[in-house]
Amino acid sequence: MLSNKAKYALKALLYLAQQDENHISRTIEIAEAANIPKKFLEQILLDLKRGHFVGSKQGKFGGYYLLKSKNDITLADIHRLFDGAIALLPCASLNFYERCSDCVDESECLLRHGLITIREETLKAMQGITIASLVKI
Amino acid sequence: MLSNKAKYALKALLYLAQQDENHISRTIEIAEAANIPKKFLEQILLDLKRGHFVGSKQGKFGGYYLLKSKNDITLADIHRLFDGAIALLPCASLNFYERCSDCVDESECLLRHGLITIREETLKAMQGITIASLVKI
DNA sequence: ATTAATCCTATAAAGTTAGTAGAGTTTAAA
DNA sequence: TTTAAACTCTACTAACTTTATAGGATTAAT
Repeated sequence: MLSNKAKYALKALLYLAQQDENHISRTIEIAEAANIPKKFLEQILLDLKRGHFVGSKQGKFGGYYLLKSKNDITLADIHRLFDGAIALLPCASLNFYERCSDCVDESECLLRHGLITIREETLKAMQGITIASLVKI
Repeated sequence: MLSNKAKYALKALLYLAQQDENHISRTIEIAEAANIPKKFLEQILLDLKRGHFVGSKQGKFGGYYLLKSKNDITLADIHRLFDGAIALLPCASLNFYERCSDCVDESECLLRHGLITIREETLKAMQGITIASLVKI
C-alpha cells in the first residue's frame, strides 16, 4: 500500500500537471485543491524538489512547478522516493537491496526467485503509469 | 513490502510442501529449519489454519500439514491473509475496499484508475506464483 | 521595511509490527 | 490414570513507522 505521503505527492503532481505552462502553484493552493494538510504538503513538495521532480521559486509570488516532463514521472519513481522498494522483500529489490536477517543461504532461497519475478512485473506496470497517462484518463 | 509474518508464513508453507505426503511437521521443527522464532511461528501457523491453508493434529505427535494443494496456495492469498490489500490504495482494492478520507469525488479521481490497472496486473502476477511453482524452481 | 512565500528541523501522537509470556487444551502412550 | 508433548489462545510490550504539527529561518518582490 502507498503511504499518505506518496498519495499526496501523486495528487500534488497531478495538480501541477494540470496547470498552464509557466504557472507557479503555491503550496496552499495545491493543499486546498487536493485536500492535503498544508504543513504536511510542504515537506512532501520539498522531498519532490530534492528528487528533482518539481522546481520551486522562493519568496513572494513563489511556488512550485513541474521540473520533469509529465511523461517522465512514473508511479515507480514516486513509490521509490516515498515508500522505498517496489519488491516485496529487500532481498529481491534492485534499488533497496538488503539481505534478510533470517536467511541462511540466499542463493538457495526458494522465495527470492518468485519475488524477483513479481518485482519485475510490478515494476514494469508501475513504470507504465505516468503523470501524463493519469491526467489523460 | 511483505511483513515478517507473511514472509515466515511463506517459508513455513514451503517447508511443509517439501515434506513427504502424510508427514506431520511440528512447529519447532519448522521454526528451526526456516529460522523463525518459535512462538511467533505458532501464531502464524494458527492464522494459516484459520485460513484453511494448513491443517493440524493436536496433542502428542501432533503438528501441521498442508491442507490445500500446493498449486492452490498463491502469493496473493498469503499477502491478503497477512498483509491485506494487493492494491496500492484501499479505494482501488477488490477485497479491502475503503474510500479515501481525503477524496472529494471518487469517480473523478485521476489516481484511482491507474491504481486499479496496477492492482489488476500485480494480482495476476501474484496469483501466478504458487507454493508449487516456488518449490519447483 | 513589509509581506508572502519557500525552507528546515524538531517533536509528538497514534498506529503498526514483531515479537514474548504464560496459561489452557488436546492427544498418545507408558 | 498419569505424564509428556504438542497445539491453542489471549494478553502484553517494546520498537518502529507514519502522520502529521509547530515554530522559526530564509528568500525575494514590492
